[in-house]
Amino acid sequence: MAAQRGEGDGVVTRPGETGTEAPADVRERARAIPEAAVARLAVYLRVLSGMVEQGVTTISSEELAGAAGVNSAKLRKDLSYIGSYGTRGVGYDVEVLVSHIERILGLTRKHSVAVVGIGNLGHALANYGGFPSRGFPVAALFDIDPDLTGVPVGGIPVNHIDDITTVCAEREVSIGVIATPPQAAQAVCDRLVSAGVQCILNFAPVVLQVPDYVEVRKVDLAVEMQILSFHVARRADEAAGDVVNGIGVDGVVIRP
Amino acid sequence: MAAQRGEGDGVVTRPGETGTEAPADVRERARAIPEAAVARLAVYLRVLSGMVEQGVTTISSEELAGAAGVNSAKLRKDLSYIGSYGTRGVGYDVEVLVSHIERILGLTRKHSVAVVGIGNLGHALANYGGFPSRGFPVAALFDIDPDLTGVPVGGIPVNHIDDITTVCAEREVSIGVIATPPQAAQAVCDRLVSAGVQCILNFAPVVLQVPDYVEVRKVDLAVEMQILSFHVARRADEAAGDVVNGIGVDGVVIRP
DNA sequence: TTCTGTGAATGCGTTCACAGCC
DNA sequence: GGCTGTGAACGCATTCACAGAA
Repeated sequence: MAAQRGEGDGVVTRPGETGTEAPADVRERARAIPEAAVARLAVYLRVLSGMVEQGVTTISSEELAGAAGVNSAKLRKDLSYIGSYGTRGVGYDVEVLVSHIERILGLTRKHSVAVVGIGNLGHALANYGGFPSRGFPVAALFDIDPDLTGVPVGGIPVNHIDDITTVCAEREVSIGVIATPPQAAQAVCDRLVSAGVQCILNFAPVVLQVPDYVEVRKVDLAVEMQILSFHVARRADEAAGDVVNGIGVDGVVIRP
Repeated sequence: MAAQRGEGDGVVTRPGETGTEAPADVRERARAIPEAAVARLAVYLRVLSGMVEQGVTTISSEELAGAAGVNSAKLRKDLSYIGSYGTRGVGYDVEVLVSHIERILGLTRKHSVAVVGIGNLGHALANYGGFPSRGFPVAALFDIDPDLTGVPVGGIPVNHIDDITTVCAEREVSIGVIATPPQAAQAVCDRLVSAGVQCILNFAPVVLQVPDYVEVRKVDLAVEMQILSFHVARRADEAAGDVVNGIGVDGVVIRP
């Protein structure tokens, strides 16, 4: 399989296409895109951005799919949700695709981010270069520790969490990132919500209770580890159990 | 995610192979649990652990579902995948449930973890208390920076990435965590794989190419943010566009 | 009666396979 | 010939709804 060396972050070149609001047909489409496809579009976008930097101008569904780790039928289906921007017999124009995906993902607007909880993870997030360069400027940091208040992290001074509501409203934060200990997460979440934040990325291992109109995405390390653990166990069991179809041996199981 | 599930096969399970391994019926079940359910089981487990600490001994599907943020039918279905451990008319015994979920998730074994890339995120991971306490001892740390080599982080000395293969094999690492910059990720991944690591948690924004028998889970901050961005955009569009069903107004859109 | 456990029905996402255009 | 775009088929996951145990 062609090992496209996927470049990571990079400046997204956005041709023309200034801050227009979405026209009716885009609006229509966005409604219909499956959640799973949205996640993949973001991946395609990154791969494509890497292509732009390498000077690639055209790409086939097969190539792009390979680089993104999906099969080509799925890729074409995903792209078809956002419109028909390919050329039969040829492939897709990389820049065209980039700009359309960006538009669908709403990346033509800036989305200010607030990070709450400036521990190890919060530091990592505040310093994460991938955010600002991709249209997600970190506009505010919060922590409960008064000693941190005012100290700049990644160039932004830390505020006290008591000020979440006012500061977030002031700076028009649209995405809140919760990187606090679990005990604090729900309270922080409530404050974010009352500041008008409608999208939350939650790193705390808690199930947040929010109003219906708030979108929460969870990143749960323990859960990820446990899913992996499950697979380890399943494999060990399969190996220990009977050989079913064409299964390898000596610890390395082939074909689940 | 490359794992395909094999389909209907008359799997013959043999009793009593290696003594400490899961018994035949557990093995049988594990094979059949949908991936999505596995992720939720991990969540139920955490909620239940909290219950144990609070001294709760029995819980109904309704309560547990509420605490885990799912509906009760789904919860019961998920639990049914691992067996029938409830009491009709009463509910589930919390401790019984905990131990069965732990068994299914393979948490009765230790899974040694190696973290590669000791930047901000790597530090956060190395210090993350949730790992060791839940059966995921961090057994090794790696970085490319020679200045870091030998320096202990979270109590564990950092090794140079050139030693990944030997050290991981030595310490029987079963889960590798990649927290490097994107450019380094694939090379690191290859080394982990050649050290026998079959499960990888990848924080680098790259699509890793791995053999089929390796399980990769990806945590991609940029993708998460972009999914949220999509929702912000969709909402703004809905608000700007027509009122479709029973959608609220004045900036607060109801029903995602 | 209460609440679990589960077949059956439904919905969603993925894959297939080919029509349509270059 | 090559490659996209997409209806149709398929399989997996969720939800329904009720039978059955305490």
